[in-house]
Amino acid sequence: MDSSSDYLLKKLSQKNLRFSFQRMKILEYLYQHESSHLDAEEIYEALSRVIPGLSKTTIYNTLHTFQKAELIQAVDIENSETRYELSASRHGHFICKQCGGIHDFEVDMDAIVVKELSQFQIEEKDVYFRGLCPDCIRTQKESTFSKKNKKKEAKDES
Amino acid sequence: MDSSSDYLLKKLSQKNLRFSFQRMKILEYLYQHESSHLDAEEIYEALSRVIPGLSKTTIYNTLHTFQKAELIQAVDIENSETRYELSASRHGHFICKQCGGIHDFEVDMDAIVVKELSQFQIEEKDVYFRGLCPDCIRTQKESTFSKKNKKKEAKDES
DNA sequence: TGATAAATTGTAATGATTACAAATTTATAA
DNA sequence: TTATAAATTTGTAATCATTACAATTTATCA
Repeated sequence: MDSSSDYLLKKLSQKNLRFSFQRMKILEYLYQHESSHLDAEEIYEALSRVIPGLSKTTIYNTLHTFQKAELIQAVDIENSETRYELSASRHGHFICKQCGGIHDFEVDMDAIVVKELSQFQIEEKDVYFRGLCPDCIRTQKESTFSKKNKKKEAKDES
Repeated sequence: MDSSSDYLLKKLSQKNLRFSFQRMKILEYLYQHESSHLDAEEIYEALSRVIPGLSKTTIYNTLHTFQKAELIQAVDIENSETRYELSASRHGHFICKQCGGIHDFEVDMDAIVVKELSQFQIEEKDVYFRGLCPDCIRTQKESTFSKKNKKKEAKDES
């Protein structure tokens, strides 16, 4: 709601983030579209009209920075790495942030009922948990931001 | 479990799918790795050693075919289009298969408890529902397979 | 004010996936 | 069995979001 400069500046400094014009504008835009789910492209399109010479890399960098600072959170909608399994009962998937391993678990999807969605036709329900698997809890080392690295060493058990 | 030729052939014909050597081998591989979450690359790596000249496009085509026939199901792990929202209480996301619109809804994440995961360190819980939003239920037309098309016309409300 | 660390920029690369057209294979009917 | 039409496979090129990286600019603080 409140997206005044003062407010945004405070938000940044609260998270020990440096000031920059681009940062301010991106944060402002996020607040101005609080109820949306923006992607880097949309933010870039909108702000490059206001900030000539704005680089898309800056958008990506800044979003990552904000995410690490927990100012924003990522919502994963589409996906580039689709994995397949034989059709079977729907179950939840636990993805280890460290090793990338995927572990199935049982969830009672029918128990997840949302009155809000009574007008919606629900065809699929997916539940994803993320965190550390037992193996990685033991050998908990560095945890890089890049997903690419994790994927390399990822092994799928379950 | 049973991945004999006869069994696989029956599976194909049950779904009105034509026979082909590649199809058989891919389906066989899926049955042989029933508890895994395979991606196209992994299947290609394994089978191209058995089927010289196998094309990766065939893997993609076949997996799509199997998915449409509901022989297999896709599990979306990583993602290429990340969307961001301000950090707030965690909520579920409904994604409309037709228009791509995203609608938030409240879920009591704490109510989703999985005893199976007692050894796991759960850091994030995500719930995704997919289907048709009220608007698209009304104007329900063709529904193409390609996600790309949908994205083009996607608009985010919520 | 100046030094230094951090942020921004632009370009090139990556990596999963898709588009497409030509060649091959399968199913079917004569 | 063979011809034929339709479906499948193949290979290459393109797409698209994202990342890597090095050079330039900017912010912060002594």
